Amino acid sequence: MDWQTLIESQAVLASIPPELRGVAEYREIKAGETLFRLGDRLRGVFCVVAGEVRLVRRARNGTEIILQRSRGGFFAEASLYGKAYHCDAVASQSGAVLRFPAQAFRAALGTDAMFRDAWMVHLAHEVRQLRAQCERLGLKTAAQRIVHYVDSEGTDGAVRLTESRKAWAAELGLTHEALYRALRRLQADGTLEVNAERIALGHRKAALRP
Amino acid sequence: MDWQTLIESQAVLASIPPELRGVAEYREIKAGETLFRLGDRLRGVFCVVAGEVRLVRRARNGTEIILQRSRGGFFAEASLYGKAYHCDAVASQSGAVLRFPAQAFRAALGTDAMFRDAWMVHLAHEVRQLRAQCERLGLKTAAQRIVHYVDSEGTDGAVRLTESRKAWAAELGLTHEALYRALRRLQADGTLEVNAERIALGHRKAALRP
DNA sequence: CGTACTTTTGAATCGCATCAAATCTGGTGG
DNA sequence: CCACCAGATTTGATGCGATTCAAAAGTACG
Repeated sequence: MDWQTLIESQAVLASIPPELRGVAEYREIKAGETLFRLGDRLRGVFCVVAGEVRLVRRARNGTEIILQRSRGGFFAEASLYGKAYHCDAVASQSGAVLRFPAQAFRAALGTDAMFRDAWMVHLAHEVRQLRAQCERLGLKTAAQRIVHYVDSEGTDGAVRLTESRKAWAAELGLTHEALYRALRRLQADGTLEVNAERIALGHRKAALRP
Repeated sequence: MDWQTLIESQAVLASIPPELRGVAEYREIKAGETLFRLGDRLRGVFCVVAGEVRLVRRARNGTEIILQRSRGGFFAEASLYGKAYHCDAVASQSGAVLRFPAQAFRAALGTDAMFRDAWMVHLAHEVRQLRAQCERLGLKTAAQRIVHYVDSEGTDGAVRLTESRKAWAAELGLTHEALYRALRRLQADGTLEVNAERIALGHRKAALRP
């Protein structure tokens, strides 16, 4: 399938002006593949067209923290200005990405008002989401973080998990064991309803920290 | 002192075009004063001219997490597009802020290329900083978070704290007791050199998690 | 069908939160 | 100038919750 056609189907990409599309590099990625590493020289802004890409950083002891999870849309936005990437980008599902050279991207931002607006909305959304994650990671207990996640990432008190629980645990700053146990407890006391990938708030909104 | 003159002295503000300055509202703030609260309808983008403002969110149990600390420069950037503020803004030191109505701000972004560039650089920096904080909060021990802070916020392996240790603890997602104790231990084993508000990495870079 | 990974449970340990309290600090008003 | 107060700093004791290590069962995929 022609990737130019593929792009048309993605809402986020509708705003990209033709002259920028012309210089984009299309690339298919397999699960587990690394797009760039911390310290690599910048090669532009990326955009997920299919699959999922994660920005991660690893501590020396091996535990990794997921900074961003992209399923469709831009990532590595900060790279427009810096000199080197400040985290790793790894495909967690097979798919495809587009790479836009920084110079052309900046030029397009200067020329196309629609594109610029879409870009700024995207950045604002990114900031907002990161703030929510900081707030969540500031919570002390697993139960609090889980409920906060459902509250802020979900709609109508429920989320559909698009990732494994192990990955979710990393996103919540927990070990997977702690997540499993907390989920079980929350389900037992009626705070949460857990059905496979669907997690919903129960009626009994337990006082998590009286 | 005329605030228009005051602005000139701030690097961040040099890029603001005259027509936007004209509609800015200058406001002095006392320490402890609240600028806006979570849920308030948006009243534009703010900029710290003097003093310090913090964006915080409070959990039901009272513990608060500091989402952003602004000492000179914009904050509440995400507010350009949303409908309501998603956190509280509290002055932690007396000072002054400027408020820019969202409409005029967006107009200026569309007109002035220099201003636009500066704004995007600012947003990119914000994203980068938030990612660093997420990564830090993902670390499990107090020692790791402290060292990470000095590494990523400091220059040349040292930071000058501009806030109380209690506030620093909140930023690190710790209780102040845990911070004090961890600092003491790190100083004892030579990992850190602590002198009042100056915190530097020592020569002995202890393996924090072997 | 085998292999790699996730999911799940168990037991022991460690670090942080919590509660308590004493000291120190800067700032206010008498 | 000093007494006083609110807040920050510091230390101690205790308990809880998450990490860690270990291992079994389930599951997806070539």
